[in-house]
Amino acid sequence: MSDDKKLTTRAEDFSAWYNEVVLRAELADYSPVRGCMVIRPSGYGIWERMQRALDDMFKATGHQNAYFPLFIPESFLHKEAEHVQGFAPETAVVTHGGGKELDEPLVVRPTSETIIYSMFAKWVQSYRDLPILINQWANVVRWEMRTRLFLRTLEFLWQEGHTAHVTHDEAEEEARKILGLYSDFMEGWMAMPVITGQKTESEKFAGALRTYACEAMMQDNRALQAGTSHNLGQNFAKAFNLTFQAENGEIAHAWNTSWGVSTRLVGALVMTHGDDNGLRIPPLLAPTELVIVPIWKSDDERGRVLETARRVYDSLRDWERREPNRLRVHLDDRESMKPGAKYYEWELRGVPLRMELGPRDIDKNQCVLVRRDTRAKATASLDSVGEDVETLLEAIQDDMVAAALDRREKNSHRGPITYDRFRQLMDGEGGFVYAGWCGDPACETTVKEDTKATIRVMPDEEFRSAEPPRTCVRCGRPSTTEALWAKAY
RNA sequence: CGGGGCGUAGCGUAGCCUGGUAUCGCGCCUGCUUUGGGAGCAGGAGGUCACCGGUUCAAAUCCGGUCGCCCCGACCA
Repeated sequence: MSDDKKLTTRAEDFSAWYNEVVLRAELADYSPVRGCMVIRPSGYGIWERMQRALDDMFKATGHQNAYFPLFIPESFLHKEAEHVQGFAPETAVVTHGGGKELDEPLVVRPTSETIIYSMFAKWVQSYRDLPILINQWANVVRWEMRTRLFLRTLEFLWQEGHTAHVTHDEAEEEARKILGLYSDFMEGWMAMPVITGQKTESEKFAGALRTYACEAMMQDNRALQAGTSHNLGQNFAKAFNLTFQAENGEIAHAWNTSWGVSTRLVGALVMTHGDDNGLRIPPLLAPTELVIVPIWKSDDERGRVLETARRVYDSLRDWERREPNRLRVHLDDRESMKPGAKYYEWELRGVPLRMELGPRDIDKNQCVLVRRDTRAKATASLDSVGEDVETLLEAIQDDMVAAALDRREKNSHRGPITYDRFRQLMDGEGGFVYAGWCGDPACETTVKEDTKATIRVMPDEEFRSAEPPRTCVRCGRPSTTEALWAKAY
């Protein structure tokens, strides 16, 4: 990079752009351990806001937080056949403790179904003990071959919900409810619209009956799985003797669900909203919503401007209209940097709204407000700037989701499509293709080999095409289901 | 694990082919002048050239090995 002030552009190299934004916006950094990353305060601040929003949603739907151990007896993983097949190859295993070899190796959890359902089995006797609705915020480890900041690291942070129910239908309702909750969060808070639907057999969670997922489109037109919700059926209940006595006296196995989103969402945020100047954080998730940049020339002016800036800062921070969640405002009073340099820095960091305040503004009792998403400038009276800030932040949040939706739809393809055209798309611009599928896993595999595209989901009704596809995009046989095809992360 | 690239100051780099005092930019420190879109000038600090071994009077440079990182594939939140 000849000009190391400028980012590589998305068009030049999307992958390089992504890495640069994450590093230079100080969201994360590489660690001394291969494949592991350090989440820095700017990145963790976003995750904390995500956590808070999601946690409130979980609590509002009756879930409680708990915490289960990091270590899982190796034998637990083997109790559910598909589960061990799916996860065993990518586990980290502890063989020694306190200088001695362990009798039974401990697996560092790649996910916690086994240990959690073993405990549920201990706690449940009667149908009256159900449902159990548990969530935990935790770290998990999966020994991936290839890693990328936030998108795939050996260790990552997530939440995993685990529930147990009396009936299949109740578990199904729970899995679906959470999928909807995730979708609402991603659209409402992250300004990232998603397609929801069911995964095919080949893509479903190891050990699940059915997997539902939220799929988002990144700016390089690839799909990112942003969250999953599984109906586990009775598979784990049977493996861990999670039984209860029903109302009629019979012993039955419980029905489970599990569901999770991870710090991958921070990466999704970058790839959904970032531009060639850096990050753009939707206001609801921004650790700082508004940054005030004072401008002065002489010492005399500096005193005057800073005094006003501090007054504005105090009044906005304590603004009662924003109780109980105070406006997250920062005053950048660093003296060694020119205003322009500060603008670039805050734009890189993605702060949604900037206030410029100089002598000329103060003379007119006004300030300049600049949106990060559009870089549009507007003046506002200092007497009522709170209202303007509030209005703009809401507009930014709304416009960001609208822009993301618009981008996704522009790069989505519906209607009859030949396999040649499909291959051409996947080879070039990419995007989401809604096309028919005969239901044969062989076609799925062939398409993947030919194009690297996979069925992301069999979309839910609201996302399906008005005219259902008639034939399988690969083989031409009658379509049994509409599928969303795309290259994925 | 296969293919490619790369390890030189906090970051980014030149030098390596053809061995001989460590290059430049950003950042950092001090001072002065600056501050409405990435400040200027002057002075200054900062390096076991990834590691180990070999060749040589002499190695960042040549040879052998090791480790690590990034990118592209096969696997995945």
